[in-house]
Amino acid sequence: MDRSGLSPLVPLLGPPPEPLTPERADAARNRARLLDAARRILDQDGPDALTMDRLATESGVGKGTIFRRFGSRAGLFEALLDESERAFQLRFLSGPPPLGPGAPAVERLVAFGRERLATYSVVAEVMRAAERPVTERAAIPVRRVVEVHIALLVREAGYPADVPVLAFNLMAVLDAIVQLPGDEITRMLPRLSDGWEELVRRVLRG
Amino acid sequence: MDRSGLSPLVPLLGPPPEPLTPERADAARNRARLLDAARRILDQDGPDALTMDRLATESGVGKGTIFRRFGSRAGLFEALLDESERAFQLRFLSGPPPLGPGAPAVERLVAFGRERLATYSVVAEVMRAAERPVTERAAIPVRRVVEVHIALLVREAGYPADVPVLAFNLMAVLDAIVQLPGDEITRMLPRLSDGWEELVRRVLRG
DNA sequence: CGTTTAACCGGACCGCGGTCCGTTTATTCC
DNA sequence: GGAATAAACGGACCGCGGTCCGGTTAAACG
Repeated sequence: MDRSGLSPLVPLLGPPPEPLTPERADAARNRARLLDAARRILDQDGPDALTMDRLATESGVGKGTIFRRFGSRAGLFEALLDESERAFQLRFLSGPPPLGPGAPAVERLVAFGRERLATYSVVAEVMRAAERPVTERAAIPVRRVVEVHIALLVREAGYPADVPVLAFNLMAVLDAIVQLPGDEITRMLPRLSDGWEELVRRVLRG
Repeated sequence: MDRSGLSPLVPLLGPPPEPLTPERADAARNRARLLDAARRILDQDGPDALTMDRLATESGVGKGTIFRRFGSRAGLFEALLDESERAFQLRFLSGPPPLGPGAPAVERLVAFGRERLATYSVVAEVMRAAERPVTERAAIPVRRVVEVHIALLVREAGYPADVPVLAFNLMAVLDAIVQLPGDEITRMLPRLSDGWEELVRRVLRG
């Protein structure tokens, strides 16, 4: 939850909307400092070492400011993931097929899942750290976008039953990979990707 | 994680094994006190109000003792769920069909999912409170049991591709319901149940 | 019984995420 | 430039889950 005005992940396409009153210079500077310091700690010592107190100390920014900016520890991690998420959204919303428009719905769905699993497997550690209390998950903007996109493809593929429910269930399948321990993720990734394709084709075949 | 010797959920059938050295009388008494007090707080004020300090105070048992017994807050909630979990295991492992043995694999799987969704929807609040860090989830005994059972049925149904992966994915689908906000759960339960059946039949039909 | 021993007990203590509110400062308007 | 104002700031503070260790007590044995 970035309260500064650069709302993350929501706009679906293009750069985020400019805030009505532009961000103050010191605020922008501190945001940059925070993200830099966060990435440095993350690279050096991993997510567990990234405590809010340490981040405050090493970034030279007060603790209260961090929470004003990102709302929570989870919000900070989401901001860290924001850049790559936004790029991914662009690819499946307007990039070349089979991920983007132009390919048959089932093919797009297969490609989407494969890409997403691969992405998740790389950033799983950070995603785990970004985890919010389960109840809040549904409200995370990026998840809404993904769910809507899946639902669209499922409908386009002619699924005759409850489309939103299937989309919800397929999301759950794609999310599950992050709960694997770090070393198993790479090992299982090919099998999970094939399993996804098998699942999608079976569920959506006439 | 109950370290007392009454290991939960593992034995699959029948009562848990007796510990080599039986539990001391005071330990047993305190365990009962703790579970009683926990249930009372839970009923009165909900999971958020069940803090370890309050539980220590109201049960008259020291805080250190609570953690010796249950290992963590999540472990306490698992112990609270243990009784009904054990009953559920009995039903699908040796109860009457279609949940228990005797019915075709697909029918058993459909019944299993419906039952599990219904159960989850009732105890979702407690389950959320029992949530462990995602990485640890795979290690929870009850989850292993469920995964093995699903894998068994999937194989018996003649699924020709990667059976463990499909079992993993189906588990994720059944788990997803707990992330719905409390009021939506009851509303969505019928649709999710039908969605489960649809999914299973499509994936496992010849 | 009395002694021994090992398990049990409990509350002081720790580091964490998150909040609060008095202070500082960038920006705007005369 | 100087005054006014709203935003940004930051560190003291809180309650939480979890740990630690010296004191206590139940059980086993002669």
